[in-house]
Amino acid sequence: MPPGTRAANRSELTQAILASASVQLAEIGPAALSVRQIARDLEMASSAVYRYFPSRDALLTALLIQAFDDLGRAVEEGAATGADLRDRFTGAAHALRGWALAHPHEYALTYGSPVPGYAAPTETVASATRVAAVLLAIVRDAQVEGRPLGAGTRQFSAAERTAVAPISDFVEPALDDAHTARAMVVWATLFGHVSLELFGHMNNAVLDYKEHFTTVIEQLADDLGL
Amino acid sequence: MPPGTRAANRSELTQAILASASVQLAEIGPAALSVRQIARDLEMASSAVYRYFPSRDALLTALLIQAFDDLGRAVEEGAATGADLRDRFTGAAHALRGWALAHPHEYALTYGSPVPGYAAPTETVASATRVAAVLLAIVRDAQVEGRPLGAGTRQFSAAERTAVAPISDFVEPALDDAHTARAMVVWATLFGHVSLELFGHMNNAVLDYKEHFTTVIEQLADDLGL
DNA sequence: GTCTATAAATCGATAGAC
DNA sequence: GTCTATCGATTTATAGAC
Repeated sequence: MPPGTRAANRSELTQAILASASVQLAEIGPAALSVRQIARDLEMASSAVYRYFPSRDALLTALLIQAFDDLGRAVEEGAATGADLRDRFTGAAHALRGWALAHPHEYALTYGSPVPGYAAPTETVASATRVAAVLLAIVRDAQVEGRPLGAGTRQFSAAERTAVAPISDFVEPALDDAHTARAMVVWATLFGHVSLELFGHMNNAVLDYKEHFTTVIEQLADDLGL
Repeated sequence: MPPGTRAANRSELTQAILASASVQLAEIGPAALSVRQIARDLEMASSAVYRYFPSRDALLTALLIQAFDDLGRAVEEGAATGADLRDRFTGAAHALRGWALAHPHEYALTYGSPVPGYAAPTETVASATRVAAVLLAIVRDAQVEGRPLGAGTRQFSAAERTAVAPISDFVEPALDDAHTARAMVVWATLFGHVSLELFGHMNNAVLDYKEHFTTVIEQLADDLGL
């Protein structure tokens, strides 16, 4: 390819770089993501890539935001298919697990170990919050409907109430103690289950992951009173 | 140091290599673990390290087993400090979180994203199982004591009963459906919470992690009827 | 069992021509 | 905005002397 031929469409090439980076992410992981390898894939000079992403970290950030948004969209859509609160919850939960299984490396990038030497910048926060927003909205709606929780809940200490105030206040009207506590357990359980499954810690312990996940989220829905 | 001086104690040098590897693990992560860097730290030739560990992967396996055993021992000790079942549970849970906070990179190695290109061999299984064994023994004892669960539980489908049979049957006497279901939720919640906290997903959402973790595990203990 | 030397690669980032 | 060329490093693993 003669020099200068490529310039046709900047955003097209930006997407091609990201696509190649995604492939690498799957093959060698985020820590080994290589600008030069991307350049080889796309048959361009490594220095040219730097015109699109000023550094390797900027590329990682773009991948991270893309993954968070893709997951957020999937979970939002999963919740939207539900006719009632319970279906919204189970729809969101299955969408979370389904996306993670379909995109294991993107899941590892977002919810797995931090990449050594890389700190996610604040531009990622908006995308990272989308899943929690879906779950909290469902719990908020359950509270507004006045459904009784299906499991006992603790009285919060003043310290605990302060500690999780940002969660309670994330939605309007704010969550009461009991719903906040259940929401936090649900949050941790869902990601805990998906991580344990995806990272191989349920091998030989659970024989049918989908069946088991379904049971777990039905039970969480019961606990939430959905 | 003149050649050949070092041979004094093989197991001592093996330990020194592992210690240096641990430092690297913390600084650059498991994916970038470098045999040569270890050799530089210990002021020995890189080729000499291969007399102790035949490959980089063997070194990773040793680190992984060490981490699982260290965590397993910590959780076993945390459980042992408890006078009753509830204290055994909260002791184990706090020990899990405490160890993870004290050894974030070892936690990432064991429960974070898989290391690209590395598959843990079966020799790691025995060490990896210790934490689950502690938790399941507590739930088994609760069942044996006949304590009522503090939250409603689902009837298992036949498929679900089969899916989690290895868990139910891990202890003697085997767990019934309700205790198995609660044990699985507890397992996922504990690791989910620790991972979300340690990997930074609770930033700006939870302001006091220890207070919140305490609330969560007290609630899990309630649900278990402890 | 430690050493030197080596093979055959890899990398991020930049300078400067066009 | 793409290129070539370069800097100054890095790596796993092996061969063979001692």
